[in-house]
Amino acid sequence: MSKFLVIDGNSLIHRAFHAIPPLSTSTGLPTNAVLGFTNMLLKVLEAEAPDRVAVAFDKGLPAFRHEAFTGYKAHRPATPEDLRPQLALAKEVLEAMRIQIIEVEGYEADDIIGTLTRIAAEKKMDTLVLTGDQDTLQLVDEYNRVMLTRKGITELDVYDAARVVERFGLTPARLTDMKGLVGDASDNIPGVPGIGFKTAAKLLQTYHSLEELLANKDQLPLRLRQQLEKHADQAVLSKQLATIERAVPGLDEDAIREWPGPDYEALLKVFSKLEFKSLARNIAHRVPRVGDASELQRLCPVYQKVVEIKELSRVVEKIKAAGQAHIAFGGNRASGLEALSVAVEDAIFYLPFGKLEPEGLAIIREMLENPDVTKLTADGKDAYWFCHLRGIRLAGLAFDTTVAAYLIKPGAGGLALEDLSLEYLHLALPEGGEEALPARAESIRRLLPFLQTKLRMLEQEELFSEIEMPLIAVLARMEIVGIKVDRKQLAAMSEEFGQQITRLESEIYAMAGERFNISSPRQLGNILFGKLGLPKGRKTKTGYSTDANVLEELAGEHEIVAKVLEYRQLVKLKGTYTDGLAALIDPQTARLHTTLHQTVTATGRLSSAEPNLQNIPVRLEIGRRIRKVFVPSDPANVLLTADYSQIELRILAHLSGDPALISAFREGQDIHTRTAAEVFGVLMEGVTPELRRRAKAVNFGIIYGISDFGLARDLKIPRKEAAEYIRRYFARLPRVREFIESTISQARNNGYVTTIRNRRRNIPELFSPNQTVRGFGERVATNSPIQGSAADIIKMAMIRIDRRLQEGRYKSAMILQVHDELIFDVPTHELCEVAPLIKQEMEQVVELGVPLVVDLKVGPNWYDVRKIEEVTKCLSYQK
DNA sequence: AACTTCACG
DNA sequence: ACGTACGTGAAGTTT
Repeated sequence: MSKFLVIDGNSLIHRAFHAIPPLSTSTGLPTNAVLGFTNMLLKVLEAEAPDRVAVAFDKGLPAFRHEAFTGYKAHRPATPEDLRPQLALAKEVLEAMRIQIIEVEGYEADDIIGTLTRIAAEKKMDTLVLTGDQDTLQLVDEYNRVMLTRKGITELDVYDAARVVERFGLTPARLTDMKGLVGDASDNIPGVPGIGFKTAAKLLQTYHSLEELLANKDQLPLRLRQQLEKHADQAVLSKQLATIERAVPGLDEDAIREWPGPDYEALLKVFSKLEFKSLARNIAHRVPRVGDASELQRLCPVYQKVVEIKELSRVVEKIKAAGQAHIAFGGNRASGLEALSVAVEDAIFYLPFGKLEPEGLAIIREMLENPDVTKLTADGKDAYWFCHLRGIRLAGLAFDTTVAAYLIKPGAGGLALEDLSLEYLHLALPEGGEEALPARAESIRRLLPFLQTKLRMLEQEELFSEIEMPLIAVLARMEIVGIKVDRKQLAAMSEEFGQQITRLESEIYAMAGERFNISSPRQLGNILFGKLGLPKGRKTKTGYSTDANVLEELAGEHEIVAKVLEYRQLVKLKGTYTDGLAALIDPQTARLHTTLHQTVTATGRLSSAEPNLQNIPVRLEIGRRIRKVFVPSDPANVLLTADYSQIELRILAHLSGDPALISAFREGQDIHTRTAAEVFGVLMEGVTPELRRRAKAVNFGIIYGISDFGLARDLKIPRKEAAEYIRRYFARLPRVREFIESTISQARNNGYVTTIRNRRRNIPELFSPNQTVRGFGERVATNSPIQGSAADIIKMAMIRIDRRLQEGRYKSAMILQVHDELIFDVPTHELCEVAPLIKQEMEQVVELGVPLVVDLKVGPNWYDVRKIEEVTKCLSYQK
């Protein structure tokens, strides 16, 4: 038995547009409606498995309705600007799905649907209509059911005749009579004034149809009768307007064709274009693959599996002769390198380690450690780890697809080789099996020219090969060295926090008069704002906010509030830090080995995960104590920290060329005090701590892309006052304002901003029709060159310091980066050499219009670090 | 998976 | 009239 699915394309895409928050591709093409449309289409196709499918669209003006009544749909707002281009995109998706699109000049989608369902019913075919338009329910009958979208697009209601009766008290066929009486404001259908849903339903239950009702209007109460008499023509016309046409010309059973299923290759291209990454991934395995003979044969017929030592030697010779190889590394961070696949010249080799050990390993090792053999990789940092776990020190990393793709489009994700193959090659990778690794090697080879050309076009070759590529091995070594933690002390702190939490819990329950989950914002809100009647503050999407800002306001209202704040703080410390860190101590090395992500952030910063060691508490004393557990790897060592002083404001001084900022830094003044003096019109000596605090907030605000609203909220002052601070700041530092304005205007012209080393961030938000989104784009344009240039600088310093520590054969190790700070594990006897080395490299790494200043601190753990003043003499530190 | 909260620069 | 400081990652709750 055939099953026919017919979809109202216009209705569905409008629904999707309003249900899905604005989305766009990196080039600014809006895609939210197509995404919602596609998701829903795929969901219904899977759930209903129809064998015939069609999608109807409106085309031209619905002529016969306009002729009948010129006001029809007159009040409809024009299609939003962001939606219009998406109709064509949805049609592209449908074409790739090989689903037929049906449009008839002068008819709306629902008329086409009405006609098709009539034809299908004549063939006794089961039909399902998918739409967001309730009026379509009039088409429901014994063969035809209608699925309506409900709240957004995530849920569907399926209506058969019984369900319609249950919901409206009328059979489907009578719904048009209802509309004739009630009208529809949204379509500008008038109906009969004074008759609403309730009255109409009652009347139609007795008289069945509008015509019958009009014929018997004498039996009605006077007022009703008068209304009907007066508006009878209008009611008949309204019914006519609401009635879906079921005989659109030119449609016949040929329109109800069998669906051949998607053209996955075409679909993948469309999804890549729209940057629908997870949809692309989901269908990827259905597309012809790199590993398939048909695809690989063109460049490289087959890969050769290498199991003999002799053969292996020949392969390695070939690699050395070529001087470079595309290498896919197989393995994981637990057991290390397991296999290699190498694409060299025209050939691809597969080298499984199991068959080649141990002599084979030695041969491969020599090649991998040889820096003159250039390695072209994907995820080179993982490769470094895999090799390390086999005792191999990988060298010669020269091109990495992940890093290259990141520079081209930072912060967007989708950098896995699978994603890049889809995006740039329109090819999917096989998911498992032996051919997976050779396919990866081949994919790297094919991607390389694309990525290289892009880097050249963006003038990022230097950033790539002088900063990001050398950084890979530096980061890998930092991760591998790891950081020692005092496990016992960590456990003791956890225990201490646990006891405090238990105590606070019972105190809070006692004050609340009941037990509840304090960690649930919803339950907490119910207690505070409901039971205890405290004043409600900001709203969130799901209820009233209970964040620290709100609670601090309420602290005077009820003693429970302070307890909750303290509870939150301790739960955070215990959960995320003491217990969270303990769980991630490597049993092999007894250290923490964070992952330093090089290709995550939109600005060029690193990020740290599992564990995140870039957010260890420091601002409040109780949390800061956590730093005591971070200790040197050896009792004979110390921890050394080196942080850039005010690096972002120095970069602002450099980029803007503002004389006040520049002189402040050249003269070594306290920058917040200087800003306070400028903004508040006092002498530096007259700046009180409070004024300095405010000026500091202004300085931060400038870097973040200031707004009076944000500054007012941060300082808890009236917005007017914040606006005045900003006005005075720009009056005294006019070049800063000029810098911000010219940066934003360049960003509008180019669509992107850049850093001092030509790192780039695209800002499609600047072109949004939405003012809020555009404002965000402007702040991003202001902040990214500053934050990103700081990232450039510390990355360059890391490379240089790593090089010097290697060349000098120091035992000292760089173990962490926290955006403007580097942390080292240093043997005490090296301190006097290494500390000045680090300071000098960091301060001299670039020449800006202002000096860079680095502060050094040393100590027996990360908490007890003390400033070294006389670093060159190295006097001040005694253990 | 989304949301809220909170730790850092 | 609305809603906004920039960049991250982790934990816990709720859906």
